[in-house]
Amino acid sequence: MIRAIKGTRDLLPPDTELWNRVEAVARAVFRTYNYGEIRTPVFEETQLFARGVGEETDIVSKEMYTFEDRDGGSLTLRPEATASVVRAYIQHRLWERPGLTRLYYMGPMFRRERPQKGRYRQFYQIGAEAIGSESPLVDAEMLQMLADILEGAGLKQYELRLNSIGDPACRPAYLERLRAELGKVGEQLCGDCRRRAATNPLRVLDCKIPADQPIIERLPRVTDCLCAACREHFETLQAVLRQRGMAYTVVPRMVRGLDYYTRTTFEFVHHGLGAQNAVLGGGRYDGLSEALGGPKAPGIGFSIGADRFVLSLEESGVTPPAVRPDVYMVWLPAGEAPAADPAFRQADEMARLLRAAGLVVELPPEARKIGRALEQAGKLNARYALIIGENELREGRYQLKDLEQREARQLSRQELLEFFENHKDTKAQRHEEGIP
RNA sequence: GUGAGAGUAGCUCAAUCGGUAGAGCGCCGGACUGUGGCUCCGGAUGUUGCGGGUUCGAUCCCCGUCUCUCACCCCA
Repeated sequence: MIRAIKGTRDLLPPDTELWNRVEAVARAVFRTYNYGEIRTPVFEETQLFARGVGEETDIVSKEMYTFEDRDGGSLTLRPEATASVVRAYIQHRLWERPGLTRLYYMGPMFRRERPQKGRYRQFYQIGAEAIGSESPLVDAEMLQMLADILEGAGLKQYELRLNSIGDPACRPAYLERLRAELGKVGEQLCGDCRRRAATNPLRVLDCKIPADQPIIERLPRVTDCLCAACREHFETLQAVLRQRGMAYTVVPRMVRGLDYYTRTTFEFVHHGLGAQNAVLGGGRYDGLSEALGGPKAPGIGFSIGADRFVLSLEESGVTPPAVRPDVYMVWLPAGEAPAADPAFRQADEMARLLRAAGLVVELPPEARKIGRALEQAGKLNARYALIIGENELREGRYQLKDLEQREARQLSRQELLEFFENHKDTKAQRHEEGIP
């Protein structure tokens, strides 16, 4: 049997209902903040990610799906979307359009990691980028937008973690200091940390080994080593959040894995996700455009791990309403071939009219005895059954059976359409439940 | 890439101290010649993940491999 390859999966109904809801909520919120959708290719020149994400990151050095094209070029399935969005920003000279560039995207990303809870090789991200301003007010607005999305989808109990990791003016000095301090305590740390101290000292801060914690606590904090400009930027952001009454925790030890981040970084975590507890992550990338050969274009963005978001919602008990047919068509054949059978022809015609009126109609492709047919209708949780058989054809009125009230009425075609016009409860219900 | 646990019907699981598998749900049909989620009866579906070894004989023991799950690493 051919199976979906490792780390990929099929999303099936009814689960996809929740996915659709999440995406619908996100789109609706993006619209209110005046973000427009961008769709970029799922594969790009390998160089884009090498230069954008960073040659030394784990993503680029060991997790990309890279392959040679027939003409010899090196292509890569996108491991994230920010590099592509900034590439498009440069390619199409989007800075020449009026106002701040605000773009959102959603779609699959690819990283070859060992799968685990909330982590897949093909996973989905819903993200946005605001490019063209370094104002902390943009950062603050983006965090507000995120809260709107999480809450709009029904997520409770999340936590916003915030940090500032400085810029090219102050981070090198901080790293220097950190290295020096790590040199002094080197022998007391775990093996992983000693390795990190040399390769990527920031990662030491992220260590989870209990024995290392007291040592790490005494290391210098990024937030204490920011230059004046970065410090002011971070303080302004926090002032707006406080003014707004938005809860957050400054976590100076929070480190992000992409090289392009500067200043503000953040993540929203949800407990119940296991080890991968970040539902989303993001931050500022003031130097990315220039690193990709574009103009100076400070920006900030985030990415929601849709798979994890859906998981968190499930953990929070959020379940979308089950999709159910409004009308199940029961047709009782007179024994002729379906195309010629008058019952089928009437059922087919009625189904068309009811669908045109916006109803969900199930027309079974095989005729069954009435008992079986109603049993099916019941199992599918249909609201009504419309019965068309010999008697109905003779009298020109169909039997509409309310499967919840267990009552039936005989209605002509016209009366049926009027009935559903006046009883929009099933349709109305769907609209209230937030599916646009 | 490393470690641990698990793979038996579409789903959830049982079983054999080694003697080639069952239940519930679901699916299909009948009882029921036009009135439902019930009941009863019947039916289909498994090379017991795959490959090898031990054995008269392996779903069970051993080795390998694949996949899944969780964790490390890393990240969304």
